[in-house]
Amino acid sequence: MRYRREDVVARALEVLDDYGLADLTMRRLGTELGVRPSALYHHFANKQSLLAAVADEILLRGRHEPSGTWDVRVTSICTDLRDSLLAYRDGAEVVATVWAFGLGATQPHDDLVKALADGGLGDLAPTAARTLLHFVYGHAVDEQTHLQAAAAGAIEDDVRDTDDFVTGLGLIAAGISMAKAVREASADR
Amino acid sequence: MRYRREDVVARALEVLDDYGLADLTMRRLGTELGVRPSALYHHFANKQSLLAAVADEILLRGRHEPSGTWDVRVTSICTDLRDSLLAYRDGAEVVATVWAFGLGATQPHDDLVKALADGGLGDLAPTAARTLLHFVYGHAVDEQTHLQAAAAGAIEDDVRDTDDFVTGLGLIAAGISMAKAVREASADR
DNA sequence: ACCTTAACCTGAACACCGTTCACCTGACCA
DNA sequence: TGGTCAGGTGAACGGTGTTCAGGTTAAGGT
Repeated sequence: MRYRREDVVARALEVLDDYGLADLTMRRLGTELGVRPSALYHHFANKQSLLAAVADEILLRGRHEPSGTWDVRVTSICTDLRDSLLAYRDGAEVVATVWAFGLGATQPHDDLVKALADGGLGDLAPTAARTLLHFVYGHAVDEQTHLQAAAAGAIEDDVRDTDDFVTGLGLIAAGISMAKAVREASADR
Repeated sequence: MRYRREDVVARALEVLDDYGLADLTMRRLGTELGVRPSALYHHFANKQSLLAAVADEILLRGRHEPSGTWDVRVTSICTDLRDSLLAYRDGAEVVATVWAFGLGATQPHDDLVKALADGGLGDLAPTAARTLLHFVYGHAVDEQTHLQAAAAGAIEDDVRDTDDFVTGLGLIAAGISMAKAVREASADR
């Protein structure tokens, strides 16, 4: 059996979802494909590149084209992103890491900056976009970690409100619209 | 030479600051102490426990007792935390990871929840605290990653505003005071 | 002063990990 | 028919965290 790059990515995503990031090793993935680990280096320069491709695939599969007014777009980009991250085991950690290292996963950031710029946030848009991203990534990693810890029986079920994410997101969104108001008030001095 | 737990932590912190998290291995730390790696397992059950102790030490060294009105307390907890994280190489990643896995580094969270509760945020305090933490950790990890990438010559200097952190923090703080206002308005219905 | 106890450490191994490199194989195309 | 090249092999290299039976040393009570 011979594989193409995308076949390897798809298989890696399955291994990730079934066994978790710690078990997504080059050897394990090779075995899963019936291939020696060294064969994978024909498709990817190193493991980081593989993970970057996996992260992009996760985002691609859950992507919805943003639409609507800028503020509902910002909200839906964030909630869709969260859904994408939680759709696969350790998805949040993979995407957050790839993004942090600047190896990919730029789509959500680009979408957010665009929506915020359309909203008239001006040069505040990049900062606001990163603030939102840090929240979404942090919250999703947190939730996924606790979810797995609970599944492993390490800790008792978390009684945290299920709409904790929405509440936190609302907090930041409120701050953003306030900043927008201040910006516009100082514009017509 | 024989060591106590705290000696090992102190040495680990030096290795971390000098060579980075990737080079903070049990073997490396053992060599630095003139001891076999297996000796370290007399002081710590595993590497994660070691890192948890290191994280707590980082926070302890940079800690300022919070004081003042609740809102300036919230701000100073966050900026002090950021300073602590950036005071050691890879400090942000270490502390954020330890916190995410629930192995320690709970001090900032506890301080924030207390300050927010004093501010009358009620049952919104835990959510607000985590939102702030996600931002601080995310921002610090981000900054530290780019800092090292720039130092290694991988990318050009980042022209991002130095007060990007303050701006982002202000965004969330504004959202929190707005939520507080809404809460109090609905209280006297 | 002796002896026990517990803390600390050694040495060697185990089972993994990512990565490299010279070489082989089979399909496709000129 | 022969060349090219994407894809894969096999073996190795240097590293990782961790375990464990046993040795050593400092401290403290009798």
